[in-house]
Amino acid sequence: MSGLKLIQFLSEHLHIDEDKLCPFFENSKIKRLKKEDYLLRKNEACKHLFFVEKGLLKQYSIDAKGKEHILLFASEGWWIADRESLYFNQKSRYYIQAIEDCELMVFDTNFIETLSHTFPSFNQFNVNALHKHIRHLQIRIDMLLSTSAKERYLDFIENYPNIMLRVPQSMIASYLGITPESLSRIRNDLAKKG
Amino acid sequence: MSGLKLIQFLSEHLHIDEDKLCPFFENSKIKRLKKEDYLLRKNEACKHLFFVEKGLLKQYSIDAKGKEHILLFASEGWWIADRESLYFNQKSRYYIQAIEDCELMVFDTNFIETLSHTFPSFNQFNVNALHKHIRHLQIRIDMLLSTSAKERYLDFIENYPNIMLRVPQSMIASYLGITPESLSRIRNDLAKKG
DNA sequence: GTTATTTATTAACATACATCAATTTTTAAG
DNA sequence: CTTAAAAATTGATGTATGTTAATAAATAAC
Repeated sequence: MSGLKLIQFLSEHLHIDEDKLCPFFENSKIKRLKKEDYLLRKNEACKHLFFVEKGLLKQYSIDAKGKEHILLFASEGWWIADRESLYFNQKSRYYIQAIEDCELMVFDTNFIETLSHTFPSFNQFNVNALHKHIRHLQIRIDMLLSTSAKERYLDFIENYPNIMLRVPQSMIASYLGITPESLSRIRNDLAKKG
Repeated sequence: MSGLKLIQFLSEHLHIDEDKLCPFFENSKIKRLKKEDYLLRKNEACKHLFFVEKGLLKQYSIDAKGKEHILLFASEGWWIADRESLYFNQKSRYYIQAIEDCELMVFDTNFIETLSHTFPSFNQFNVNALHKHIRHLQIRIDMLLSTSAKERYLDFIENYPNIMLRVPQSMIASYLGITPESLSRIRNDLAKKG
């Protein structure tokens, strides 16, 4: 066995033996990042699709006042790229940066097509993953429109308990769309009132 | 020619003659909705994918206080469905309702696969559409995290001038995540200060 | 272990937006 | 055209969250 999470992940989801998948990844490149290294910066072109084998990254924008807004955390088992840049040949609006030391599998744009050729179920799997991503983004928009910061925080704890433990509170505040000070008050509040 | 926007739309994007596409849609059903009719209600299962030939719809949630939050407007040339419900067999979290009288083309879940079989480029087209949707949702999240209501309103005017003219102000407020009163004040403000 | 640096907390105050209620304007119905 | 209903505006007031700044706690560096 290869020891790659990606192969395990694909094997599981596509119901294909790891042995049959391995040859496809023999020449795949692994990119290693140190904590705080950038995978992508604003205005750069995103040339690859990455699979997170190890570590944790954040995708974020920086607004006119220099404030950081986290759109996404990506940990083991997640795909990450700026798809806008990757598939529409545009400069990225976002930064992608390592929060921990990372190991990423690196793929070209055509990777999905190539793999779909050999394993037709991979195409459907990929489409499915896109639908899941859309669902996730929709729910997030709905929460931003309809709930208070406190509710969003409670939701975050419930859905991403592992990320909670791995990132500083200020980043969670950024993800929730509030300041670190506000999050601190919310936590204080919850600690008192239960 | 069929007169269907969908065929024109696909012909254009897939570079396939309308004549070759027509046979595929001869038996397609058209669903007509009157203004304020529901296409889908919360907790129902979404069984179809719809293409908007005519009219305008909104996809929205209702929060604990009974307040409506619009996630999406869909007008001519847009696809609409609750994909969470359609592809993951779950009850919908959202309502989809006609804002104007509508004509919708109705498709089963397998429509995309079927069409991809005959026109392989359709699969790539569909994947591309999903990427565009993801881009759109990401940008909206970024705006909700990083900009004021006034900025979001100005952005909306710029990007959806036609929808501006077709829906009451209160729905735009809902889409922007603010109350109608706040939007009214923002407009008043902009009228004064330029 | 001590010091320096980063991160989180707390307080005082400011602001954007919400709420409630009254009024005006617009649209629809008879 | 007149009246009724819906939508938009405006004012007074409330609240959640932001800002600035100081302090405390946690983490990293030496």
